[in-house]
Amino acid sequence: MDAFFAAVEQAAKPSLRGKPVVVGGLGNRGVVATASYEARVHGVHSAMATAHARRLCPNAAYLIPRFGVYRQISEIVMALLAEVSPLIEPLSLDEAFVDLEAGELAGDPRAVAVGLRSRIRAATGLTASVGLAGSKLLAKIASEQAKPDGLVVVRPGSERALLDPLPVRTLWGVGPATAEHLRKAGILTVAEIAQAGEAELVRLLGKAHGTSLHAMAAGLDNRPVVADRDVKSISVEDTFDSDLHDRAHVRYEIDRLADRCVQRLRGAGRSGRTVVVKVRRYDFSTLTRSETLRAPTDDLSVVRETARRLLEAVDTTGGVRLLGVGVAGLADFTQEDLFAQHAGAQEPGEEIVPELPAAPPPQPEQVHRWLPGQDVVHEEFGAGWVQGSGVGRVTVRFEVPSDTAPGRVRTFPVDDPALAHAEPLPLVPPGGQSPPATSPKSWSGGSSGPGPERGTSMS
DNA sequence: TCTGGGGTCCTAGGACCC
DNA sequence: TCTGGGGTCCTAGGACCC
Repeated sequence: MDAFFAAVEQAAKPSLRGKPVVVGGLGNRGVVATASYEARVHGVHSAMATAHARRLCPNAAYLIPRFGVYRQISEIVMALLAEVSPLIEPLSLDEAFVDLEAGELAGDPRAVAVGLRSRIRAATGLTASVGLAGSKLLAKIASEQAKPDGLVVVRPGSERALLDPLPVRTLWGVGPATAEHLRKAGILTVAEIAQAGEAELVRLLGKAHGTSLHAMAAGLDNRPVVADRDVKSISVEDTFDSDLHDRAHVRYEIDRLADRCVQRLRGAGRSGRTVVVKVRRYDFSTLTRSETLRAPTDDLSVVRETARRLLEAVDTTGGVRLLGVGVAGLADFTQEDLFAQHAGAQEPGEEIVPELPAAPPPQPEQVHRWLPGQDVVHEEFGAGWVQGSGVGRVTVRFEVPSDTAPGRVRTFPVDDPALAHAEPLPLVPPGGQSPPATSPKSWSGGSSGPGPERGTSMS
């Protein structure tokens, strides 16, 4: 999917279509998750500090991510992929490998890709790009070259010609550190990796990385598409708006993270043996401490106590920027053996951890937190979204996905009882299918098809 | 410009075992 | 006194991806 999060927001919020949109963390330490193409023109890109993006593109709309909506659309898209072949491997919410050989190939592959792109467009109103090639490596590179809203086919035999001139960073697995290693050895392009020879690459980068990189540079990649990859760990982490200095506050936050982690663990019906605590200090130095229990657990008190014990071994003087709690070594079943769990968690002679957290009260929380991008509903004006808030006021734009023109803006007191948070509206009404798009964003409001009327899309 | 959150995979050393 | 050779598990850190 092209600029997925930002594209979803533009589809959901008519006033943002054709305008710069940045989705990401909005706090003082937030980073950009996705920038729309209109924002990229100004130099805004993923992983950039949002504060930096605001300087580059002050007129963009800055919105928090709405993962629930992205997940819904992702499911629709993945289902369309599954119609083409039973063998699909999602990489993230907005990207997947599809093994066409595993399906019944109706017609030529290009026609399959063309059909897929138009069905995705019809079902979601969003554009997708497709790379079609004989390996994962080349399909991925092709799909990037196809963006936005395109299709690139790599014909058999043309692989080397495509790869050779590309910078090493194009290859999957070559990040800043590896690129720097290679640069120091005078290797800048994929062709130069291939020429360097396997022995030299292994010497530079280690066995696994060197071997696979050499093969990829030669266009050799026989990795299979793997469906239903097993989850191997579950973790949660928080970066704080300002560093934590109070040790009791740090303990309190670790408890909360352990709770959230166990919630997700249990939600997934899993249990795990290894508890991991992550600490990022004021200077960005990051360390992890882990402990492997005798048996897998999904017990809150066991995870909590293990996490607390691990935290005790970490020096936090100077301040804590981030804390995380994770569980790895996941088991396929939920372990019920409480005796084994507690035996594993409390070795004799171990420091006794207090049963209850010495919890300092968290920062006084606002009654209402209106964040830009959130869905709201007003008793009189209907559905809309938060444009911004401050000094006791919140500004809302009243518009819904099916609108073809920007909606009206109104401002309310933050505690206005007529204003409430709301469920997101679907981009395309349930059961409805937009007419085939003739121009970008013209998917709604057509007279053919079950036209998405304002009333029905809200029901 | 000062750096998110959720993951995966690899390396390396030490413990431990046969 | 003169140092085996694996294999597996655990821990910590780092690179990378979206």
